[in-house]
Amino acid sequence: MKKTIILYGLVLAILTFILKVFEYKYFIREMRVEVYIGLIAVFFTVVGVWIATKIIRRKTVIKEVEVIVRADNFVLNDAELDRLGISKREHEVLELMSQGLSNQEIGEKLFISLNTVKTHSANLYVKLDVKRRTQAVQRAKELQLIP
Amino acid sequence: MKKTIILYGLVLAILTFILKVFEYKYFIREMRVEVYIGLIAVFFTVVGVWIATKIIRRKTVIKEVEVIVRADNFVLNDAELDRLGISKREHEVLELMSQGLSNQEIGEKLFISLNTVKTHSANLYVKLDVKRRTQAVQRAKELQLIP
DNA sequence: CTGCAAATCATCCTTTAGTATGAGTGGATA
DNA sequence: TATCCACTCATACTAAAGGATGATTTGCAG
Repeated sequence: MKKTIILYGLVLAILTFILKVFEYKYFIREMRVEVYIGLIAVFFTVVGVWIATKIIRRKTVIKEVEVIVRADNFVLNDAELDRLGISKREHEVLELMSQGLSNQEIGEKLFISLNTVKTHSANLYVKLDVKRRTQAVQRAKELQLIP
Repeated sequence: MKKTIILYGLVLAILTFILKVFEYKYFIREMRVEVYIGLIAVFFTVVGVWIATKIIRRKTVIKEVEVIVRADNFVLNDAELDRLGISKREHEVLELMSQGLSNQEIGEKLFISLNTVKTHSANLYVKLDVKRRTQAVQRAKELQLIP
């Protein structure tokens, strides 16, 4: 904002200077004051439009950000988690699953064996009523169980 | 739009007239040209901003709608699809993949063999630079390749 | 204290996914 | 016409996922 104001002042000063130079060199004899004023008017109208677009665009951008934030901000659906009887550990597995990790990798992250991860995921599939991990991730996202 | 232009011209004319009157009456002796220009500049900047807000408000509303729509409806990122060299068929496979279908089911939907689906998916993994289908789905969503 | 759910792990087995490679076909294009 | 590319399919193999079942431990509520 300060930048814009300073820039505006600067442009104004430069333009004044240029006009003064032109005034003394060519225009004073041929051009009438009306034309003079007209040129300045048009120019600064354009400047005004430009400033306005700048300001408005920022507002628009902010609105976009709000939408994006609203889409990104995740609120866990505890009720649904409870209703389906999904345990803490199962939920952790579900989350890592949604991040594209293999069962092996999930096991390593949670310091449990591959078999345990399989058990958890198998239980998850029953509770989520799905057949595959891709479906589980889909469903979990729908139910707001994971971001 | 025509209204605005006519109005603008009118305002310009009136202001010029007013300035002329003031020029002859008071300012010519006391005020310097810089101040004169400055006043005109500021005034027409304001006019410019005003015009811009009038014109742009409609556009801004449209933009908001677009943003909201983008959050709900899906707009495919053709550019990215092209950049990664993902073909039509591969994209179809990717989409069905994201719906949690198995390769077998995808094959049945697209009337192609399991092997062909595997080929397409293998190519997708290379192009998306991932190792598993869950990651592929994730990445594809990030890149707006699928809803 | 007892029972129960959660968490852990294993074993065995089946299915699905993924990798590698080769090859045939048809359409578009230089 | 020759070439390139997308699409198709196959075979053979490895890796990962999924299903079924049983067992042990542990913390916590009744």
